[in-house]
Amino acid sequence: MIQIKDFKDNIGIEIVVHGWTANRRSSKRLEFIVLRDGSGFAQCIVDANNVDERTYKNAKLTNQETSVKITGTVVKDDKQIGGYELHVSDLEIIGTSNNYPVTNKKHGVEFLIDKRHLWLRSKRQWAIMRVRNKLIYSIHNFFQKEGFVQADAPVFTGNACEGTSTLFASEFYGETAYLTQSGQLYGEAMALALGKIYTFGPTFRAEKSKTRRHLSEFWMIEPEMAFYNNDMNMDLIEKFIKYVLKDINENCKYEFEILRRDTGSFEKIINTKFPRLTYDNAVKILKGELEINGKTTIETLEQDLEDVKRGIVERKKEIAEREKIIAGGVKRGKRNFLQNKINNFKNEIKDLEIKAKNIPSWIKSANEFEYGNDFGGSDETVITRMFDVPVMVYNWPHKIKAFYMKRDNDAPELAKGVDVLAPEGYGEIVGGGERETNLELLIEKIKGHNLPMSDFEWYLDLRRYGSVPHAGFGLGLERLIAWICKLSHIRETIPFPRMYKRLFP
RNA sequence: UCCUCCUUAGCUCAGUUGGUUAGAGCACCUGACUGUUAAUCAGGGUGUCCUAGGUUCAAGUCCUAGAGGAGGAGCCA
Repeated sequence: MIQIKDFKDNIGIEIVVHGWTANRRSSKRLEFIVLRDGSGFAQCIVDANNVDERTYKNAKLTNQETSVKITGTVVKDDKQIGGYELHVSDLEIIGTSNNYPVTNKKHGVEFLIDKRHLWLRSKRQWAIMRVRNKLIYSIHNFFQKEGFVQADAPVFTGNACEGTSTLFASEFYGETAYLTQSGQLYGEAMALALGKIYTFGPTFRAEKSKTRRHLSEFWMIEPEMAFYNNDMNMDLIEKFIKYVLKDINENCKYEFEILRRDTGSFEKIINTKFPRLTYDNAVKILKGELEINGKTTIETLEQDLEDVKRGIVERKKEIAEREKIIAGGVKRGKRNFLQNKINNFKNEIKDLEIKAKNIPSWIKSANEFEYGNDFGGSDETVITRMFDVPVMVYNWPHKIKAFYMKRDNDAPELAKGVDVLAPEGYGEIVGGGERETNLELLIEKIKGHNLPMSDFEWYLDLRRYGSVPHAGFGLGLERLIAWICKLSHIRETIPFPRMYKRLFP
């Protein structure tokens, strides 16, 4: 069976292809069917002069998402997306489709997410799922090449290690079990058995968050390396991000074209050393006390605000011009075209107005930031605004970090953690660090966090028997996809998102 | 848990200071057009205006409560 992706090897040959009609247009004796088969998209032409009556009639009967078996000759045509089209000689309908709900027009979020099982068929979602697939493959390739062993942590756990409020409880032979929110502790045990490991599995957080960057179920990659300190950890993170980005950039050109993702920034990220900021310096940058390329964050944001305001004025002008033309009276096609343009401008204005409202509050929040706190979402956006590449922030106040994070011997207030902040306002995509090896400090920390000591005895054994320096990090797959595809919401990065109050479909 | 906004046709949305019979585009059907890229052109009809209560001569529009949704805060990857 030939797939659309194989058309390039079958020019001039009559082949059979199975798929669905993504769209159909017609003129007097011609039917243009955009076929999708999962491997790609291709236009199929049914010419009434060249096919029997049954095939032409079938072609006219196809609607959006009718499944078909098409026989035809592959022809090169540079005008087509993908570069090839099919001249049909026979068309058979396999399954009909009437009133398909997810049309090629605009839909609202609620409707689309209710119809997620069908939404997945649309071109944009197809492209995202393919990027996701390539990214997963690339992640495995990287770690396997680096000598890591994939070793998975359990999904059911008895440890309530970071408070039960964010855990999903389940029943396990009469005991309460929780769905894992991190494989990290198990990762440490496995690293001490296998050297360098990575987990790759689903993670669950019962956070009642309704934001564009939260899922209740998401996939996390958690590498853990024996004999690594935090500097080595940061080197690995940087190498890792560059590797997958280069790979994706080379192998997903078609997908990025569909997503209209400008990949120009990837080249720079691949070839630039990521800035490594201590928490102290990150705070100074945030508060405008440290200049980057001769500018403070505050100056940069004020400039941004002016640009945004000017953008709004310009778009309002564009709208007014087009409304004047419509008021003067034009044909339907032209009017629709202009109206669509106007609607696009209106949406852009909406986004800009949100920005115009946000920027002053970002500046305020940045100014009022208190040393010792964790960065909020807007603070991360402000810091990353100053760079075109991912930024690493390390040496955090230990008080705001997890109990297992290694304290700095020279600066006891600090912990050797690292967060990687993605550019373009995508926030934290990686969190990690060196792990505490001092048994007494760990016990003290566990008590300090009011965690049940008995649940952690197995973990403390790792420090009792052949303890070594080790480090690792956690990467949220969906946040990485959202950034790479420049999506406005994380729900599009996973086939069936599980979010607060969203269990179906 | 808190704050802001939204809910009108299958879908996306208009609907003015409350005022006749609630509108448009798309989708769908018919017809026109030899190559279209969300094709275009002509025609065809559809509503518990989220629910309940209230104010009023009159409510899609105002008020109260509730349900559902979206964004954000907190928390986080």
